[in-house]
Amino acid sequence: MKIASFNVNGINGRLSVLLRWLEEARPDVVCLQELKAPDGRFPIGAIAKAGYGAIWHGQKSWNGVAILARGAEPIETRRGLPGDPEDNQSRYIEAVIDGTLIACLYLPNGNPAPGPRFAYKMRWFQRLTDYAAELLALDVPIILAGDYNVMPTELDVYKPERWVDDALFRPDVREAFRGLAEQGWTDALRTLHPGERIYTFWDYLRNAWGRNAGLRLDHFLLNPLVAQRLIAADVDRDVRGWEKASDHAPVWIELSVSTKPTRRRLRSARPGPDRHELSIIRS
DNA sequence: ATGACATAACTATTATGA
Repeated sequence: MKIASFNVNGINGRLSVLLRWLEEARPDVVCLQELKAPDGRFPIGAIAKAGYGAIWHGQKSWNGVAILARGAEPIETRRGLPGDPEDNQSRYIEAVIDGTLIACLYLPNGNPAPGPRFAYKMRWFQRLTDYAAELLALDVPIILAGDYNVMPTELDVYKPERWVDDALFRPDVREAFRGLAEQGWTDALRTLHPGERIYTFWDYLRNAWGRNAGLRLDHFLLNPLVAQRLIAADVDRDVRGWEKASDHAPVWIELSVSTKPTRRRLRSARPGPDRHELSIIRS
């Protein structure tokens, strides 16, 4: 099972790139960020024609997230991160696909820092951390995938000293990512490629792609049930060099075939009635 | 420090991104 995450930077402006990549990479599940389109402008026709079912949470001009499933309809379990009813930015959507809970997230950028935008980023991070702790208590496979807008370590930045005051790399932001991961989540790319420079984003400016001046911003966090099935993980770097490319490249993980969860496991994993709709994975 | 690119939107200029 291959699961990918791709910040498309405008799903309509980037549709040809997305469709070409879907055909070449054939991921089973795709988490998309930065749709930059309201719900009514999501290109469901073209995506369905490519063989994917989809759920999405759009927004005019900015943000927007979606989950695609090849030959299947994702079963939506949540849209919007809990913890702030005032937050109306489309940055979180969640579904169950083939028994696995998939969270697709787009963490706020936070620049300039300090300031209100940075405060929003840190609040969002805390809400994600609180909610992730709840998810970890569930005994089902869980993947938190998306654009975290954080480079976790110096290995994830082409020139760390240039970024220390930036909202993507400040020590407090790195600390927030570390705190989340240390709940018990496995950083898939880093675990399979320790010590390696890995980038998932290259700025359009200053020939960043040509100079390989990249950042690793897109991450997969896996709960233990998924981590034990992790076979491969990588970045489809070539896509960044295509015509009309997003500034992010797709990232993906490959999992070994899931053994069907037992009835016993599902029974103990079932959440409270109004807390989550995970009971739908009983089938 | 600035600007260089690119997106979507009240198509001309602005807000946003990272």
